Amino acid sequence: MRVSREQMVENRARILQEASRLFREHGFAAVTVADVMKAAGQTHGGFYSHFASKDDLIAATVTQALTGEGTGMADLDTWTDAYLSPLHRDHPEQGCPTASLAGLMRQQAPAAREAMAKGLETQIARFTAALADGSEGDRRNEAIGRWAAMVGAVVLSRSVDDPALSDELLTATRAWLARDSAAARMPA
Amino acid sequence: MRVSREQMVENRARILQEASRLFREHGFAAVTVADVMKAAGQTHGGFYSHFASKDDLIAATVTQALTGEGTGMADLDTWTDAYLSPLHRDHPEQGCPTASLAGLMRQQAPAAREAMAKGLETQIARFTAALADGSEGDRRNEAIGRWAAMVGAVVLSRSVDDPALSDELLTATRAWLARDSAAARMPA
DNA sequence: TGTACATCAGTGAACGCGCGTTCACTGATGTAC
DNA sequence: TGTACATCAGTGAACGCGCGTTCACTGATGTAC
Repeated sequence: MRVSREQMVENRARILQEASRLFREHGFAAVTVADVMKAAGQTHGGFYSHFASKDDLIAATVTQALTGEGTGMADLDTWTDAYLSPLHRDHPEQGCPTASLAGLMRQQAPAAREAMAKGLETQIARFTAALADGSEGDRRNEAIGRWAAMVGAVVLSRSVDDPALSDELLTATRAWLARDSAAARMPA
Repeated sequence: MRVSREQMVENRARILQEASRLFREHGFAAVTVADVMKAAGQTHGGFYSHFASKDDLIAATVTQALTGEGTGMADLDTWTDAYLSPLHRDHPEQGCPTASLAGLMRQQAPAAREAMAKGLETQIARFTAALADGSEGDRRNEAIGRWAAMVGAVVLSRSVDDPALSDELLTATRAWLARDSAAARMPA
């Protein structure tokens, strides 16, 4: 039966929220429209009152997940350590959408890939702003390089079952990034 | 009809080769058993003479693609530049399997994930050996950190449609890695 | 404010399609004599 | 070396299942008077 306008807005938000969680955990292909709707407390038929298609939902989810409220990288080193932690690796459903979804974007529709580009641009800008020293260009390069290393390390650490190797990928990347920061902070 | 033993070995190799190419290009989910067999010049029913299931094929493909002949990283800087080139980004089907498949491994069966772990271990060992300076531990950390950055940069550059941003992800990571090498080569 | 009606968000059964897998069959290969 | 038979890699139709999407229906919401 029909629901109030406020209820509908709430329902749509709930669908997006559950989709974001499920997609980050299982990827786009393994999550069905019915899975998302069930998690959002509805039946699958109602999905098409909110989105034109599953692809449309994917694009909307990527937009929301990557362009939403800031991650708050108050202290860069603390944030880096948290990002490269086993806790983050083990909980993709609550973690950085870039780490869980970037590797899946190649086979997605254009709208979702555009949303990914916008989200990445936002993240790079934030990261660049959080860096202290160097010219604008150098800081942006460093932001991109560090971001690539962090995303890559989490992706790789999640791609293997071997716990020792998985842990090492995180700690080694953390150590390597820290050494690099220390060197960068030394006067030339 | 039955074929000779040599022919069968050849056919199996062909299936693996085409699967490797198709999986790197489109991912595991988007490639069907029929697609692979067609590319290998056979009909889909014969697939099960060679592999127990699609999952079995995926595991075999990952093993072969990541543990096969060395990539030959004669000169580290040259290899890094080639890895982070638009040519590599634009041809995943001929490129590094880690860059195209790592992001898809989370949802794969244990056998495939084990193959991924072995492949990664091999690559890290090779990379570590190619590094010149520092203690064994430092070199291994650096190999992992650099490898994570390279894989991450290629994954991110392939995840967006925006050509300028995609190019920048590669060049910035290249520049950042080069700056770091230069600094590392300076006497302490 | 109250009443009559139109709207449309949500329900749940059904549809159509594509996929992984199975199976009866074929005929060249491999083997036993 | 030659012959008779068993094997089994490959063929192509078929099966079963799950998925995205559609649709007739329901009944509370929103609106016109």
